[in-house]
This record gives sequence, structure tokens and C-alpha cells, in this order.
Amino acid sequence: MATIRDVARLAGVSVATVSRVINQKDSVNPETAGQVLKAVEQLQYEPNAVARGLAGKKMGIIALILPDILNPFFPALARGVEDVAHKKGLTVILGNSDDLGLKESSYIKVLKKKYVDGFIIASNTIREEDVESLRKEGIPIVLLDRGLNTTACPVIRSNNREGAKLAAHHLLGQGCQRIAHIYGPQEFITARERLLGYEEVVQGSKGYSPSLMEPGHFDIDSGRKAVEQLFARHPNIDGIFAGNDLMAIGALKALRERGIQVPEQVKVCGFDGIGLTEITEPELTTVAQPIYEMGRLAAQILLDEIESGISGNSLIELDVTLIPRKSTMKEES
Amino acid sequence: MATIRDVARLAGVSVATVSRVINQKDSVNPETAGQVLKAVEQLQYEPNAVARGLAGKKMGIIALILPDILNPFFPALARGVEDVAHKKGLTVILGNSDDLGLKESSYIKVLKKKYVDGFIIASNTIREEDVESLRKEGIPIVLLDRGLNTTACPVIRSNNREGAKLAAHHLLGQGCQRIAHIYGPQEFITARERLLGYEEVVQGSKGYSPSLMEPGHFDIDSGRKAVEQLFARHPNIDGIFAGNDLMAIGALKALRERGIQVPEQVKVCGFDGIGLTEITEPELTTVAQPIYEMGRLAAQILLDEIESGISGNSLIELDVTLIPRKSTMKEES
DNA sequence: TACGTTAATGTAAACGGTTACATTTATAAT
DNA sequence: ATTATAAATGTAACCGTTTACATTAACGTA
Repeated sequence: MATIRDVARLAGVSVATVSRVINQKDSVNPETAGQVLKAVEQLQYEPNAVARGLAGKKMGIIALILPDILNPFFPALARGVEDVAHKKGLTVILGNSDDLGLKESSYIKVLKKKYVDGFIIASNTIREEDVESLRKEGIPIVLLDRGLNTTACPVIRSNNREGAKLAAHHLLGQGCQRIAHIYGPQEFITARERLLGYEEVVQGSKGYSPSLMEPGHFDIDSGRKAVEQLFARHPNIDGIFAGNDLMAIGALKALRERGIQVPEQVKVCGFDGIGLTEITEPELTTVAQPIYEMGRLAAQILLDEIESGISGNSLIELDVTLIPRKSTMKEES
Repeated sequence: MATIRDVARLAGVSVATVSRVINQKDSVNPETAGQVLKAVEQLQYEPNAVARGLAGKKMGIIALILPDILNPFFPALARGVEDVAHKKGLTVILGNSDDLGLKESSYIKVLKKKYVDGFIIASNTIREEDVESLRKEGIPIVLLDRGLNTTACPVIRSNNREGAKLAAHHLLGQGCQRIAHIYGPQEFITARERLLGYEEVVQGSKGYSPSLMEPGHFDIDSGRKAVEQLFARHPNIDGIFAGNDLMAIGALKALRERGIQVPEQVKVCGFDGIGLTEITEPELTTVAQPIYEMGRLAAQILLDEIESGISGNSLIELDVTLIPRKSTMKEES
């Protein structure tokens, strides 16, 4: 591999001049620039990213830390991030945190040493101190979902409360009287908001009871188990709003096992809008988050901060969309 | 951030000595080492990865290039790679190639400049020349699936032919007489092998006809369309072996639309063993590849090559497992 | 004519490590 | 006692850029 010195030598100029024409900085005589470019061409010179990184403290890498790429919610997010990064010539380092604060901290520590340009963290367990320390060092960071009190950096999330209300209203509109809610871990702000939205809508209705709410862990199995619990208490449930799609799928499975017809006897609505919802039987009604778009947006905001050096702290709540499908269909009357 | 020179100063030794104790290279007096370690501790010194990278031409990063993380096959692969990498203190850069040779080449070019330690490429379109050029520069690379003639580097894949035979035999065993096959793009070696395995088993049987084979693109929609084609030609098909799970899911959908019962009238078997197969109705019989394990193995082999500097060219074919589920269940007699 | 500006370029010091080579001292072998 | 060998450490070059600062030449202006 040719180095900048090789180019300088061949073009008969100093390395500084070569650097200038490569980066289009400062003024350089067009004629000289021509020589340099010719030499670059001739030697097939490509600047070394690591040397650049060392000098400039930026490796052209953005770090994406998420709980688990195996969770079907995250691939779309990752793809959104990667697509905009790639368009701008940056690459993406992927880290799975398993929602372990410690693992996140350790990633941050390691990646800081690699001079990543910035962080996108999709996490519910990220620690304030970590965010602070990054800010202090001038490393941009964008958060997904988290960040209630954090005014320290941009936060992107969906409008979870509105989404939950959408779901609850939809179920009511489809004729449900006793709507249960399987809620996610309450340390996740998303899960809390969805629960609140549900309560807000359902509280007034006649069938309401706090015992219609059952916790789950945002995975298929806990959705299934929650249904067992719920039906033990309330055999007459006719609608289920699950805090996410995975739990809704679990619910679907449990209902089928019990021989309960969906949507005839019980209607089910999920949350997230992951691809899986299209392949269940019946297809699953869900409140779709613009997942890919969230990834794109996070990356765009991050790149803006990286380029401008200005750090914002906006809280962006994206709109969600109810996608009605067979699992909540009202029988034709 | 403290630098190695700060540590050297505080410990009253030269930077070389500090480097030695940090990297446990060469011999250094235990007492001196103690001083250094104390200084390291006191200054909270952490070696800068970029400077290291520049000096050693290795950034502690492995590049994982795959077609599309949105394809449900790949997250498990990525997770396998990442888990191994993380355990060894390396990080993973993720690139989506969309099976575009050009995008792959461009990634390789960019990442070489970033001194990644090695590449894991899951691709059907990777070009020989790219592999060659990496080898020539001593950058380890491990391929997934591809690499028929390529003896130039390790290749990991599943035993696709055996898997297909497993599937075909299973369908025969379940009483199918006319087994169709929806095969994937023939430029993919995996798809070719699966087709061959299918033919090998089915060729002799009475119901066999070349028109029982229909192409697809490894996605849900093409699976659905293939079923339309197949049933137009052969209304009496009673078994379908899809070249991958996505097409099998499409087939399931198409069959349901036509009012054909699975497994009573037609049995369906997929290939890959992605998570989706557990949530279809009926649950999908599939030939499972050890996807996560493939990722792990690829990473392990790559790391071995990185550490040892020795480059192998083994071809590893992992065993697949037939997972019988409801979609191929024989009615109780 | 002398001088402040600006454009064009070069020099060399960062950036923060690793490592080949040199030097000194202690130890073992002859 | 002498010399070869190994252990412990230091010096400085090197990895390949960027960039602050210095230098020179050309130009417009008072």
C-alpha cells in the first residue's frame, strides 16, 4: 500500500500538500493539485483510516449497542442505522448488551478506546453516568427509548402511550368488553407507557378490573403463561392487548391450546409491528412502530452531531400506526 | 486520558518498559513491573486501541459481511460471531451486502483501510479476486456457504445435500407420494445442493416428475407463488419440500388460501430452522442448520488464524437436523 | 519605495503506541 | 581471570496521517 509520502515524493511536493489536496483544505495551486492527483491515481493511493483516526480521534465508526440482535425488533433498527452510516461512508460496530448495564459499560469503555465517532444505544439499562461521561468527552450519543430525565442527549422513541390507547380503542371498537393487558417489565419506560395508555382508555369502561393486567417479559413464553393466569381469573376475557408482539404471539399460542378461537371468542392485539405478525395464524393486529425509520433517524441525528460538533438534547416521539388484521376482526354482521 | 508516556514518567521508567509489562512481552524485573502497574492503576491508564492498531496493523475488529440482517437467518449467525468475538475482547463491524458483489468489494476495501483483523463473509456473491487479494495481504478470511473451488480459505457450511435427503425421506416416510420442491436461486450453492439431494431421493419413486420442481427466491412471497404454479400443474401434490423456511412459510400461506389442509392434504417441510418455524400454524417441520453454531465456529476459526498467523483452507460441513413438527404429521391411524 | 496581505508550500511536531537495536549488568562456563 | 550469554532496560525509529507554524513569493496600496 502506498503511503502519503510515496505520493508526495512522486508528485514532488510535501506530505502537507498532499494532505491538503486529499482533504480539500486550505488553498493549493490547481496545477500542483493536478500533479498530486495524478500521483494518487498512479499509486492507487488510499489514505489509511487508522492513521487518520489516530490524528483526528475519529475512526469513521459508529457504535450501535442494542440488547440482542436475536430479538426480532432489532434487525430493522440495525439496518436503518447501517444504511445511513454506509451512505455517509461510515461503518457500524454492533454490540449485544443483553440489557446488562455492565456489558454496556464495558462496550462503551472498549469502543471509546477505538475512537468511535459516536454511539447509538438502544437500551433500557444504560446508566446515566455512562451518558454523562461520553458527553463530557465530547463523544456524541443518541438514545433509543430510554431517557426520561436525561436531557443530556437526543432521545428517540415511539409514542408508546398513544399507541396503547390506539390499541385499546381499537379493541373496544371491535366489540370487546373485557380487555386484558399483558404488560412488559416495568423498569422499561416503553412498557410503563403502554400500560398507562391502556389504563387510561379502559379504566372508565364497565368491564374494567386491575386483575385484568398481567406481567410478562416481552417474550413469547411469558405471553403464553400470562394468558393462563388471566383466564384462570377471568374466563370471560374477550380481548387481549399485549405489550409487545412476542407476548401477543405467545398469547395466540396459549389460546389455540385452550381451543379458544381468535378472533371470534377473543381478539388479540400486539405492539411493535415486527415481521412475525404477518405470518401468524390469524395474522396479528399490531401497533406498528417505524422501527427501520427509528434507526435511520438515530443515525442521522448522530451524524449531524458528529459533523457539526453541536450536541442537542431533543426528545423525539415518533408516531405509531395501528395495523388492523385478522386477529381482531369483528365477525361480519 | 493518560498516555503510556505519562505512565513511564510516573513509574520512572521508559515507555518501552511500560509497553513490556502491559503486553507481558520480553522479560522485565518483577519489582519494576510492580512500579509500572502501580502507575497504571494510579493514572487509570488504558492503552489506546487506535495507536496500537496503527503500530500493529490490527484494530481488534472483525468484519462480518452478510447479505441482510433483516433476513431472519442472519441474526443468529451474527450473534454467534459476536459472542465469540466479545469473549476475546474483539468487536464486530457489521455490513449488509444485499448480495451485491460490488457492495461487498466496497466494504472490503473500506475495512482493509481500517485494519480489521479479519473477515467473515456470508455471501453467495463474493468474488474470488476479493478473497485472493485478502489472502495475499495476509488478512484472514472465513467464508460461509460459498467456496466450491476456493481452496484459498476456510469455508463453513451445512451439509445441505444430506439435509435435503433427510427432508425428502421424511416426507416419503410420512406417506407422501408426489413431493414437490421449491428450489432457491441456483447461483447459490446451498440451493443447488438441496435440489440435488431432493432429486437423489425422489428420482426413483413413482410419483417423480421434473415438473414438480419450481424455482423461488428464498423469500416468503416467491414460496407462495411457487405453490400456485405447482398446483396448476399438479393438483395432486401431497408434499412440499421448500428450499428454505421462508419459502415454506409462503407455501403454507398459499395452501391456506386455497383451503388445502396442512398436514392432512399436503405436508410441508422447510430448511434452515429459523425461529419463525415455531410460530406458524401448523408449526413447520424443518431441516435445522446450527446457525448460531456456524457463527461461533466461523469466529473461532478466524480468531485462530488471526492469533496464529497460519491460514488454513479447511472445508467444514456441519450436520443438520430434521425437526419434525405438525406440518408433516401423519394422521393417527 | 516600503509594507501589510494573501496565496502556496514546506517543516516538523503531534497523535499514542510497538519494537529493533543498543547498552549495561549479572551469571555461568572455560 | 576471561569471555560468552542472558536478563533488564533505554533510545529512537516507525506506523501514516493531520496541522500549527514558518517561509517565500506575489500583489495591492500608501
